[in-house]
Amino acid sequence: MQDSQAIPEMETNIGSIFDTRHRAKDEKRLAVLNAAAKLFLAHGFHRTRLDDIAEALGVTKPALYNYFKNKHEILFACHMLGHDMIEEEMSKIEMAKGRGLDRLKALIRAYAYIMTQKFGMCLVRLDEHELSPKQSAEIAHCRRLVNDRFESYLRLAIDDGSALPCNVKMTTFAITGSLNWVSRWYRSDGAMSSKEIADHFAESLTQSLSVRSVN
Amino acid sequence: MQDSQAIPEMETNIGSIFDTRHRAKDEKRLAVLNAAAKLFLAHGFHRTRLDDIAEALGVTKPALYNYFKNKHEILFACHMLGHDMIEEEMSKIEMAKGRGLDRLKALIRAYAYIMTQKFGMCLVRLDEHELSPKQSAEIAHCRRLVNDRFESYLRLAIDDGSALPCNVKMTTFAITGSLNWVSRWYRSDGAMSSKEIADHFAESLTQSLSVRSVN
Amino acid sequence: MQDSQAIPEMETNIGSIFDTRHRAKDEKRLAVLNAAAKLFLAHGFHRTRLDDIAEALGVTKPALYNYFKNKHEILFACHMLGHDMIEEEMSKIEMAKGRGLDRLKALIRAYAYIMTQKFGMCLVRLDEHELSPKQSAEIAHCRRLVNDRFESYLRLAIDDGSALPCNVKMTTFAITGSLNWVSRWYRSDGAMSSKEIADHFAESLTQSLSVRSVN
Amino acid sequence: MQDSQAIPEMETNIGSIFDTRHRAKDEKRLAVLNAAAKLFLAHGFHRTRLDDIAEALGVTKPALYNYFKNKHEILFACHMLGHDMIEEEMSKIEMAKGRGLDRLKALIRAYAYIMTQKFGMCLVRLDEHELSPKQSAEIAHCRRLVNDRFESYLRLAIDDGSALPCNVKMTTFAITGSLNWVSRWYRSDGAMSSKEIADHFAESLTQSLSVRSVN
DNA sequence: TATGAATGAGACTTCATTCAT
DNA sequence: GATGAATGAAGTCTCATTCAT
Repeated sequence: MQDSQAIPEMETNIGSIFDTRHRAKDEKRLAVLNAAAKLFLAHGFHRTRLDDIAEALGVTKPALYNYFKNKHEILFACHMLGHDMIEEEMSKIEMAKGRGLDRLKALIRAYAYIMTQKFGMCLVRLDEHELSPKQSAEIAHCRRLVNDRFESYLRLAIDDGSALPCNVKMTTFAITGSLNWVSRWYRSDGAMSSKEIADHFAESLTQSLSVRSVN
Repeated sequence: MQDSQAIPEMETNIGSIFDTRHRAKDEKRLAVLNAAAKLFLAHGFHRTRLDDIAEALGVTKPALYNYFKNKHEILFACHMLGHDMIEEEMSKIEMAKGRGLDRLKALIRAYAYIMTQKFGMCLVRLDEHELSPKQSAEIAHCRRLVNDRFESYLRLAIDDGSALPCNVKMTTFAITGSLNWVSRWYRSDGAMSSKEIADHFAESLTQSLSVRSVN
Repeated sequence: MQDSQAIPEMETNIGSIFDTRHRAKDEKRLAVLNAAAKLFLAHGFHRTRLDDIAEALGVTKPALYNYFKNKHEILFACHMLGHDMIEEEMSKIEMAKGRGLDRLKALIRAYAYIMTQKFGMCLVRLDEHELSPKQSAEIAHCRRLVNDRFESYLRLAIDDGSALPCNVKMTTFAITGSLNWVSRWYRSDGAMSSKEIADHFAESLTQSLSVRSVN
Repeated sequence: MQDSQAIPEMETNIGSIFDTRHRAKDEKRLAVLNAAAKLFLAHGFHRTRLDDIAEALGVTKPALYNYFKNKHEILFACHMLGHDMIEEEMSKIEMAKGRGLDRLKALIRAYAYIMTQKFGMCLVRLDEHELSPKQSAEIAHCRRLVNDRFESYLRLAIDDGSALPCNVKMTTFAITGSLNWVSRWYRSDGAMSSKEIADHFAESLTQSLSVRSVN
């Protein structure tokens, strides 16, 4: 997760991407998404006009159509970028072997971190109703995969004894709820950094799974 | 919480409310909100036209303007109804004395339950960007009050020894995250009823606060 | 003209007219027109809603329909009331015999005065395009009658030597222009009273007709 | 005034302005105003829909928003164009020195002429209540400037002996009333041309100022 | 590839008018 | 005669999208 900045932060030079005529199309696509995600998160999907996105990029509206079929595709791409981040982390964790609880902990850490990143936030905070049925279904599918991964690690942890038995579905919901909610309260200028938050949740949420009641 | 149906479910007879010309204005306002909330949750604020709401009520669009100044006021009222539910429960809990952890448990139970109810869901699932700055501020204020209540009960629990010390802010975020997330995955036809979910979270989320690590 | 208040000023008790159930219908009609004219002049025909008129009368909107078929009828009635005032004065003047110039002077005085009165102002200041073709035609007919009267008195004055020859049509336009314009600049709290203005114009506008160039 | 057609009459080719996609934006703005003014004068501001204006230009409604923020701005621009015409003439006259009465005469001539032109008519005939408070204030300011100019020339004329003493304010009102009224009765197919009307009023209205009573 | 201009479609809102009481 | 409630009919404005250059 430490290198989870697979998707680079382009804030500093979003505007300049379009300056040079000859740039990889993908690079420009990404610049659009960065600008769009930021605006979507700040003002919502509907209150963000294509003009706003274009302006943020120093381009005019129709130029965007060279990179995306329509506004909804941009929204979808934001979602997918968020999921790509998650999936990348998930496959890393999947490859690193270990006890169930350790893997769950790693997943929590990675996921929490992503929830502090623009595209991760998009997954939770943007209005899903704007996606087409097909897109919606794809996103739902992704979500389910992630949820399943949480569940399977938790089950694994219970099986290998690294966690105490519990209602897996509900516990997973509790954990993912806590994590998704990060995207709602995290502030980059807050008391804790992304990494600290991630570490904190990795610890605290797994600890409660491996403990015994006092009283 | 057992009687938290302060706001009655009118699904069964929404349509009929507007049948009779003379009827308590408040009753009709509520019928509008019930219809609106349901549609907002199902299709999002923007994809719900006033015509849709009117149609659901067996009325024409302009009739809605007898009850609300504009579409955004409807959205705001939905939010406020959700908050009213929370506040009502909070004041009940505040009056019933008890250990910190018990009060926190009661709050969790009540809040989780509300998250399975239409207007409670509105608080989490509807696009807040559609509110006016003033409305937005009011909602934010309400949210903060609730958050503060969670924190204060947790602090109380730690102080009176019913809970182990912890990072109060983060733990509160974890708890409220789990609870708010309920509004996203709850299905009325799911395996667990609202009440069961509420009870489950009341137990599991407080248990982890009063326990000692095994290993 | 001193008794030209044929149409009484009801400002002081407009609201009270509707208090008593049993009042002559005409009296109430007039109260509506008084309120309407005042509002029309203040905010224009379109920006005045029937609700505004009703409110000014302490009644509700549908009540107005007992007195007028629709909003345009109210406007038309305001116009007609203005014309009634003019016609009443015109017939008085017609009966009082005298030199052409004297009769013209009397007409100017009367007309100028009416232009400082609510219903007189309506003739000049309200948007005529809101009238139906039929109503419009009737108003135009009235206007023409008035214009003709001005012209005929002027012609008479030239014929009987009380005025010097001139382009009758243009001179009439000049005079009626000056007079109609009064309705645009007159302020009841201005330096000159209605009567003073009327007297002044009666003198000054006729004087210029009976004079000889100096140089 | 002889070249007061600073604002060209585009009637003949209004429709064609929008034929070619690329054309000076100002030119199109003006075409919009020409079409709008004509319709406003013919049917009133309210009865003229944006669709009507667009149709007159061979464009669709939203296209108009490329040139004006909203319908009221169009109205305001019509007013301003009228005032621009007046101001241009006023500054020409101001520069040409001469006796007070001569300057007044020139002003009358110019103003009367403008009152026969579309945008001049707008100043008198369109419903001023549709302007925003700010716009209204600006127009009022302009009007006052013009009125002041009339007054100052008249005062000058009295001072330099080219006119006889009189009540300046009232006389100015009389003159401007006569002139403004032109916009109400002038017909382009009438007996007198714009120029003839202007010349006539320039003579007749000033003559009466410099004469002595016969009787 | 990028743009200025134009458009189609739609949504909110307003309000005169009517209806049932 | 008066009212509360509802409606039909518009009209303005917005904006994603397309076209022509």
